[in-house]
Formats: sequence, structure tokens, C-alpha cells
Amino acid sequence: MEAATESYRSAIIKAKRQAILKAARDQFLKNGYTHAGMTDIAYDADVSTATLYKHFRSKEILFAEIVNQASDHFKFDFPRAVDGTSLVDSFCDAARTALKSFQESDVLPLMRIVIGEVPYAPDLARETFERVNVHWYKKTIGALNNRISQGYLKPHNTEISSRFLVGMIKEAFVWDGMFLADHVPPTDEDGRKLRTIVEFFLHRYSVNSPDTKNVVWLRA
Amino acid sequence: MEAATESYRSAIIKAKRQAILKAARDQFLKNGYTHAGMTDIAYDADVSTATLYKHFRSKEILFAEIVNQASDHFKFDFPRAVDGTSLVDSFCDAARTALKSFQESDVLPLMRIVIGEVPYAPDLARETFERVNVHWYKKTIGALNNRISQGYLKPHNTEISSRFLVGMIKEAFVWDGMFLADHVPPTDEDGRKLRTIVEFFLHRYSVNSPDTKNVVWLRA
Amino acid sequence: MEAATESYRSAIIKAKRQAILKAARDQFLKNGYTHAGMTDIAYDADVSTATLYKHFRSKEILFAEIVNQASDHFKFDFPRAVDGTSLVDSFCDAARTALKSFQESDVLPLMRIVIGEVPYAPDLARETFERVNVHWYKKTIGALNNRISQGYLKPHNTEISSRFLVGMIKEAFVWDGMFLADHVPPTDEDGRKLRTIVEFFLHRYSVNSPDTKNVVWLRA
Amino acid sequence: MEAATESYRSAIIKAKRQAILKAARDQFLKNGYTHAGMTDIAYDADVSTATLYKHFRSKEILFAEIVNQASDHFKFDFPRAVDGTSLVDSFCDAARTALKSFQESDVLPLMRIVIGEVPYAPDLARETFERVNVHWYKKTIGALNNRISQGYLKPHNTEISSRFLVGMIKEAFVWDGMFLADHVPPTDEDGRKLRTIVEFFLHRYSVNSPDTKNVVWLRA
DNA sequence: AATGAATGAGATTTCATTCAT
DNA sequence: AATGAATGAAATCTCATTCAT
Repeated sequence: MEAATESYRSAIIKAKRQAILKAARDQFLKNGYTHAGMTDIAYDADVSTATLYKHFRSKEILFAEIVNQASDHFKFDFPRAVDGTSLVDSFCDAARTALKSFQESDVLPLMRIVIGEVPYAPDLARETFERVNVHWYKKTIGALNNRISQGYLKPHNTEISSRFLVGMIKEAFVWDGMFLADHVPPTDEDGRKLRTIVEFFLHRYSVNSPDTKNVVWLRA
Repeated sequence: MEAATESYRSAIIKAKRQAILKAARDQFLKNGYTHAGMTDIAYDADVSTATLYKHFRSKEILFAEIVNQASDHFKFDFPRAVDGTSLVDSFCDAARTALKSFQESDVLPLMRIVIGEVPYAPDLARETFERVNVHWYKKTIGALNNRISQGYLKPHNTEISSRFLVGMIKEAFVWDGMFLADHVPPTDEDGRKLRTIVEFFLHRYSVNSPDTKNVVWLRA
Repeated sequence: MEAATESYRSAIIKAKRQAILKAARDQFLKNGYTHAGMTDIAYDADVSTATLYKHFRSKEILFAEIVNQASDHFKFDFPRAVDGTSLVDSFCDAARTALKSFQESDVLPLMRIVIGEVPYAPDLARETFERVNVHWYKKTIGALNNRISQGYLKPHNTEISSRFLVGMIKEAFVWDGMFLADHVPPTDEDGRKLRTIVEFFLHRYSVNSPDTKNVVWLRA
Repeated sequence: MEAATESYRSAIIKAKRQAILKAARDQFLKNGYTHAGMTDIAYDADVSTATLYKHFRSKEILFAEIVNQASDHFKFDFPRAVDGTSLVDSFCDAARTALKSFQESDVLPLMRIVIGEVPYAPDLARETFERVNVHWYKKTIGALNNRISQGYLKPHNTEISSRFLVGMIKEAFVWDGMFLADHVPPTDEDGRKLRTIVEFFLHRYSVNSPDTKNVVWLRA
């Protein structure tokens, strides 16, 4: 009986925690860090401010939790290449997976806030950078190394080339959204855009792209 | 005499205006938008708050002025290619020019704040985006078109390729600084890094890089 | 027990709210709307400004509350006529009731402030007008209609005659107080003044005052 | 020559004074006393604040000047009765003259401000009361005494009866405008309204209205 | 365990008036 | 005589956090 009561209670507590997190996320997304009020968050979560503070010792901690939760959501794995898929298609699939996860995790508007708070919460920014950006690099590096060992790509420094690939993808799909609140990523042409990027990338690194070792660049 | 007096007075006024702008910039850079206090700015500029408000009608307007000033500073022109320079070198020069202007204009830490304020000052963000990002694209497009018309690059859609080039440069030199407050751009290896990017770019678009029209990508 | 605690707490809250209202009223009456400071009100009510703002979201709302409270207090009913009272006496009683309520509700000095704020708070002014002036008219109209149906007054348009009666009473007892801060309504002679007004009124509308249908006004 | 220059200068000074008064009036009418800024007034008058203060030592004095100017404008004289006019018509003419002057002097919106500032500027309020209200009474008393001495009205205390007459007129035409910013005095039916009031008044005081000395009021 | 009223400290902004030029 | 930039003082309001109940 006691045990049942215990677990019932803890279920309620967990539910409240979730309600707080949801309310906080909404507030942060709507109003930014500073203008999201703890009082409002508590009100939206149908909880007293005291309870809110029982769960999260400070606003900063609460915000960090939200951001970390979102960046957890961003942790993705590239899909295995389906047999008979062209190299281009398989890279496109991989890129699409990353982008989809990025968009669905809603991490971008939170990143905006994190970036704005860099002077005040540098550690959180660093952590977010690790969880989002570095994660993306690492996954890409892994995939590239994999293709190299399978003989599809020329051996090369994938730490650098991964940056090239991710850099182009972010430039095309992410950077604008940093500045433009209502920026809706254009899902229609995504396919073509991604394909262009991937082909550009393979021009250099695919094993069956022509060698350029002896090319002498023109003068200009 | 009158004119002299007039100019002396207006010189003082301008000096005060500059003092305010400097104090404000420092405060914003140090504390971000919200935590930079108008009182503190006035104090640092050795001016009463009332005077501060005579010069700038609101905090928002003051901040916008600072951001616009910085992004004005970012307006650069690519250098003309010196005769006998290799294509690679000339592209590296151009990229270095942009990066140098970017770093010297101190626009990055201000962009952080602008991004944090996107929900509250979307217009400022959009304007900054235009002045910084779009400016960078346009200059690059111009340079690329120039090289194409001179026969150094294969004809192609430079709207897209410029994004590739800028995207890789920003990934290498800018993006990290978005999140890391104390990020000092590694000026030492800049040369090598830039060169790698440029060479990667030329692999695809230089007229004397091998054609890949008939390449059939492997399956994977 | 819980209920008791609850009611104890809520009693304190109500007390604080009352303290705020009292302090605010005093401040407004003493200094007018603009010169009454929220800080001072909070200080007088022995409460922090934050608490003050928890109770009343803005100065405007606080003021409106006070005005509405006062005009609620002004809501009066004419006394029933005691048997054997002369018509004059019963009208005087009625007028005295209205005046007494008006003075005790302290609505006049608040009306001064409301009037001063007409351009800024037109709705409050309109509402006050309804609650005070219109209320007075309506009660008077009801009383007049009542006397008409009982056969004491000639049938006539009471919408108009009520204005006459109220207008004369306000001219005699209210209007001066609009302009003169320390104006103490002269309670001594009230009786005589009121009686004169009432008799003047009955000269025209009492059933046993002579008919003037065929009077031809002199030329002048 | 000197004299001419002198008079030219003083003409300019007078013009500036007028510009200030006009700008100030507009500001006060638009924004009320407190929110009308001296800086704005100076700006609108195309004059420096220092010059403004040369002309009017303080805001209070400036405001008083404006109000007094308006109430000067209200100083009217009843028209002489045209031969062959009925008593009613002549009273209506008189009342209309007063009302017209009241409306044209724009004194009402200024009176609103004066009333709002009673706690802060009691002397101005008292003076305005004298210039507007008392002036109105006195003119009316004079006219009434005149009619009495000419044998048109029964001899009586005109200090009291003037109040009755003015009170009813103000109730009908002024009072509402005190509270309702956009209140436009209904010029269409003015005639009928005024006539009703005047006839009501003459019922009691005209020499050829029936005597009521021996009327015994009913009981109720 | 939970409440939510209360808080201290600080935010931005506005004002009538002065005084060096 | 005239300017208008500068000011000190005060205004309203908001915040994350605490603590008596």
C-alpha cells in the first residue's frame, strides 16, 4: 500500500517536472531567456513557484536542462546505406537525416538564445556547441572514414573534409534561420540542393573522380 | 568666429556622442543586450542618463546604431589580383580580406547579441543579415563571375558556388566563435586552412581541373 | 484547520489590499493622479512596490479601482416619503439623501482627478459619469414618475425636469467644490437652500400650482 | 533708425511670445498639464528652451497665462433686448451669447486640466472659477436686476435665481463635456432646450405668471 | 510537501530647468 | 539676446528568489 502510494506520488512528481519543462520551453521559445519569467513558467505548468524551485534550483539550471534535452534529441545516427544505392544517394540520405533531426529537435531557436547568452552562460554555450556541432562533425567523420575503408572515397583527412561538407550544408539550411525568425527551411527543393552539395563534395573525394595531383592552377 | 565657435561646440558634441557609442559598445560586448544597463553606459561615457537619451531615444535604437556601425565597417572590396599571382593565391587573398574585415569590425560578438534578440528585434537581425552575410555573398559572386568571364573558371551558377565557398570559410573561421566567447581565431594556420578550402573549391570549378561529366558514381 | 489557516491568510491579504487602497486614495486625493507616486503609496501601505504591483497591475488600474469603489459608495436610494410629510419636505429629504451620499463617498475630489485625466483615461471618465451623474438622474426620474403616478405632480417629461432639479442642486452644492480644494459644503444653510430649490421646482410641476397654459410672456 | 530697429526687435519678441502661447496651448490641450513638455513647446514654437524661459519663468506661469487668456476670451456682455422681442426670446438670446462665448473660448478643455491640478495649483483654479463661473453669475444677475427694474420680473433675490438659471444651462450644455472628451455640444436642438429652460424659469419669476403665495403644497 | 504573497534591487525612461557658449 | 546640450531627481514597473503558512 505504502509502496503504491510512493510510486503514485513519484509519478505525480515526474508529471509535474515534465509540465514544468514543457512550460519553460514554450516560454523560452516565445520570450527569450530574460523575458521568460519564472512566475509565468510556474503558472503555465500549474505549479507554485516554490515547487518550481524545488525541481530546478535556478532559472539558469532550468534553461540548461531545456537546452540539453533538445540537444539530446538531436543525437542521431546516419542510416546504413541500402544495397544498390548510389554513393550520392547514400550521402544525401545521411545529410537529410542530420537535417531532419536538427529541425525536429527545435534546437535552432534555443541555440539563438544560447548564443545571445554567451557572455553570461559560456559553459552552456560550449556544451551546446559540443552536443550539436561537434556531434554532427563526429558522425560525419565516422561515415566518411567508413566509406574510405570500404574503398569508395580516396583516403584523406576527414577531420577537414567533414567540416567542408557540414559547412556547406549549414550554410544552405541553417545559417539563415539563425537571423530570420520566421525562416521556414524550404523542404521542397531540399533534395536538389543537398544533391548539388554532395556531388560537389564527391568531385574531390570519390575514388572514381579524376585525379588532380598534377594540375597546375592558372595564374590570375 | 561664430563658425569657429559653432564647430568647437559641435566637436564637443560629437566627442560625447562617440564616448557614448564606445561605452555602449563595451557594455553590450561585455554583458549582452539585456544585462547592459543604460545607467552603466551613461556612467562609463561620463554623461547623465538624460543626455544619453537625448542622443539615442531608446536602448534599442542605441544598440541598432552600434550594430549598424560595425556592419558598415565590414563593407569590404576584394583586392584586384596582382599580375603573376596564382589562382589559388588570389582567391586566398580575397578570402583573407573578407575575414580580416570581419574580425576587425568586431561584428561577430555583436551578431551573437543580435541573434539572441531575433524574437524581439527581427528587423535589426534581418538588416544585419543583409549587411554581413548577403554582402559577403555578393562580393564573392562578383569575384567568381569576374574569373569566369576572364576564362579562369568554368561557367556555372555562382549563386550556388559562392555559398559553398563562403559556407566552408565560415565553418572554419566563424561558426565556433558564435558559441565560444573567448574564441580567438587561429591566425597562425589561417593560410594553410584557407588554401585547403580554396583548392577544394577549384577542384570543381577551375577550367583546368579535369571534367567529370561522364563520371558514374559508385554504389554504396 | 486548513480552512482556518486559509481564512487567516486570506484575511491578511485582504487587509493588505485594504491598506494599499487606503494609502492610494490618500495619495491621490492629496496629490492628484500624476503627482501621486506608486513608491509613496507602497511606502504608506507598508508594502514593497513589487507587492503593490502584484495587487494592481498598473497605476491606472489602481486608480480606476479607487474611483469605482467611491462611485459604488455613491449608489443611493431615495427614502420613502413618511406619511403626513409635505411634498416639499419629501423632496428635500430626497435631495439631502443624494447630497449626503455624494459628500460621504468622497467622490468629488476623485472626480476632479478623473476630469483632469479625461484625455488619457476617457473610459474611466465615461464610467464615472455613468455611475455618478446618470445614477443621480435616474433615481430622480424614478422619484418624479412616482409622484406623478400618485397624483402629486402634473404629468410631464421627467427626463428634462430631472435635469433641471439636479442641475440646480449641483450648481448650489457641487460645482464650486470642483474648483475649490478646501471647499467645505456649508451644511448649516443646506436646509434653506434646498427648500428654495425644491419650491422653485414645484412652482412649475406641482398639481396644485396655478396653470400657466395661457400666460402670454411680456415683451422685453 | 535706432528706434525703428528697436520696434522691429520688439515686434519679433512679441511674435515669439505669441508663437509660444499658441504652441503651449496646443500642447496643453493635447497632452494635459504634466505630459506637455516644455521642450516640446519650445520646439513647436520654433524657439530655444532658454528663450521660452525668458518669456515665462516657469511652466506653471505659462499655463496660468494660457488659462487666463482663454478666460479673458470668455468675458462677454449680454446683448441689449431688441424692441418687440418677447421676454422668452430675449432670455434665450442672452443665454445663447454666454454659451457661444464659452464654447468659442475653448475654456472647457482647459478647465478640465485646471480642475485636475486643483491640489497643485489651487490659486489658478480659484482665479479661473472667478473669471468663468462668477463672471457668468454676475452678468446674469445684472440682466435679471435690469428686467426687474423694468417691471418684467417680480422682485426677488437674484443672487439665488441667477444660480438656478445658470445651473440648469450648465447642466444641459456643459457638465457632460466635463467628462466626455469627444462630447460635441448639440447645436441643433440648442434653441428648443434653451427655450424650455427659460420658460421654466419665467414660470416662477415673470410678473404675469400666476401668484403662488397662498398655495399649500400637498402632503406626500 | 506545497503554496503563492512578498520582497530588494534594479531596469528604462522622462521631466523642468540651467548655463557655458 | 539667444542657443540647445546637459542635468539631477524621480517616475513606473519587472525580476528571480524566499519563507511564513
